[in-house]
Amino acid sequence: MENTALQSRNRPETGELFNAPLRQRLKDALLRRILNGGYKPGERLTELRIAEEFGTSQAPVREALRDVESTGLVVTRPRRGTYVAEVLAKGLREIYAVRGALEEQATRIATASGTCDIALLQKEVDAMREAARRGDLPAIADHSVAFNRAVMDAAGNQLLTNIWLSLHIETRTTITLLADGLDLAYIAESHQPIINAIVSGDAETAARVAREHQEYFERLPSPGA
Amino acid sequence: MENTALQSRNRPETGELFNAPLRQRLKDALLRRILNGGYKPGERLTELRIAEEFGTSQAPVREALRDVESTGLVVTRPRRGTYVAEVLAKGLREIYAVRGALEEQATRIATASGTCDIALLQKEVDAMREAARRGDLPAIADHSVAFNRAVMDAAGNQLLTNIWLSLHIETRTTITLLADGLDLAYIAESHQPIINAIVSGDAETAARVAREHQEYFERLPSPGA
DNA sequence: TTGCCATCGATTATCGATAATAGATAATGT
DNA sequence: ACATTATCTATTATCGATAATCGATGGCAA
Repeated sequence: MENTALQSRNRPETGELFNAPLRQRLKDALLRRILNGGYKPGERLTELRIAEEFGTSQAPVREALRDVESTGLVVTRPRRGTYVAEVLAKGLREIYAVRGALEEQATRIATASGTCDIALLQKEVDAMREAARRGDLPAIADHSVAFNRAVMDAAGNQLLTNIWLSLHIETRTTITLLADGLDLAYIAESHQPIINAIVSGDAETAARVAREHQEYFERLPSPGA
Repeated sequence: MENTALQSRNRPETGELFNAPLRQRLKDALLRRILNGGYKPGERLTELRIAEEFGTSQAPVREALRDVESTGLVVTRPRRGTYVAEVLAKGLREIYAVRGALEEQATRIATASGTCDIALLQKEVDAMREAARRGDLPAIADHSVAFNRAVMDAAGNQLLTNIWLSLHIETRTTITLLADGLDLAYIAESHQPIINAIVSGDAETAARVAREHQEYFERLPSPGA
């Protein structure tokens, strides 16, 4: 009946295991439902109901909800329950602001330490340009993530990377929500100045450019509002 | 025998409930043990053993460990177990880098939107100066946290605040301040330029000052090293 | 001896059930 | 009728037990 089965994502992406822990697959499934409207803003998410729906027990659902909570897309009041955030658009904008802060810092550190793989970054940007020409949104998203991931890795701060990763919901679904107002060519092109700044070795400039790049998404028209 | 009972913290601080969920008290207890050396770096944290030790069941311990994991002070490999981070010092420095990023962004947003309660900020700094004169470390820590909390709130980004809070600033601040060789007066005084920058309305300058202030702590010798 | 596979032990991941709690509802006294 | 308290209900928070999994260990064949 439901096609919401706890399949792992189709594209293994970063070498992800396809038999990930149940709670991770649940987290993905829940995020997907929230972001494409299966769960409406303000809707209550009852643990046992969800558990039954997915054919699991309550425990993994609890843990999954807690993970989702860390993205701010649901809010939990102790002993009261978990609800989908009233204003998804606000939540998404908040996510972009946080990502901006993290990527700015990562770019600063990576530039200062000179550990960036410039060739890799350039390869990703080129791939984005090509994807933009084809109008291939998922591909752009993938390469954009790869680009930023490379910068995060170069910064060498595991915590920074992990928090950043935990916010990366758009690789799964968000993109489709924002798809309307997106200028694909611009998105691809806007990564180039970041590379240039990193190459120049000016950490402060690089950091600023990285953040300003992120702010583009913060200003997008809100879909779920 | 053990004084590790799951008591809530003595000072209610931000109006915290004293009968918080078990997993939160467990998280605090675990963090405390890690940070003051009760658990050594690399030590394995077996869920059932901890559960028995605290007289609870496995479930709350799992959830608490997952929370602690988000600070990077423990690492979990699926189905392999949870271990205290090998290099706590590195973990602490990473936390400061992330805090710097978050507080920088918060300061930028708060300054631009002009929503800061300047009087409150000034009050906290004054309190810090007074505490510095008395050599009262915990008091300085408290007011420093309150200062930054006020800025985070003024930024109005709930996600930003939550992630910042999840790093357990208060615990860590106290720990760091316990380290030797700290110039209390300087710490108190170093907050003043942030206020001045915020008042000036120059968001970029304010953000930069806030980050640079944070970097002071990044360079400190860490206690668990 | 060396390499491979089956088995074992320890621990996590998950389950099904119970206890506890907040809010809603009904009952009671005034 | 109103306010106050007791009860009821839905749901979370926690528990104790089971299943699944990883790495280690030991046997066996080449």
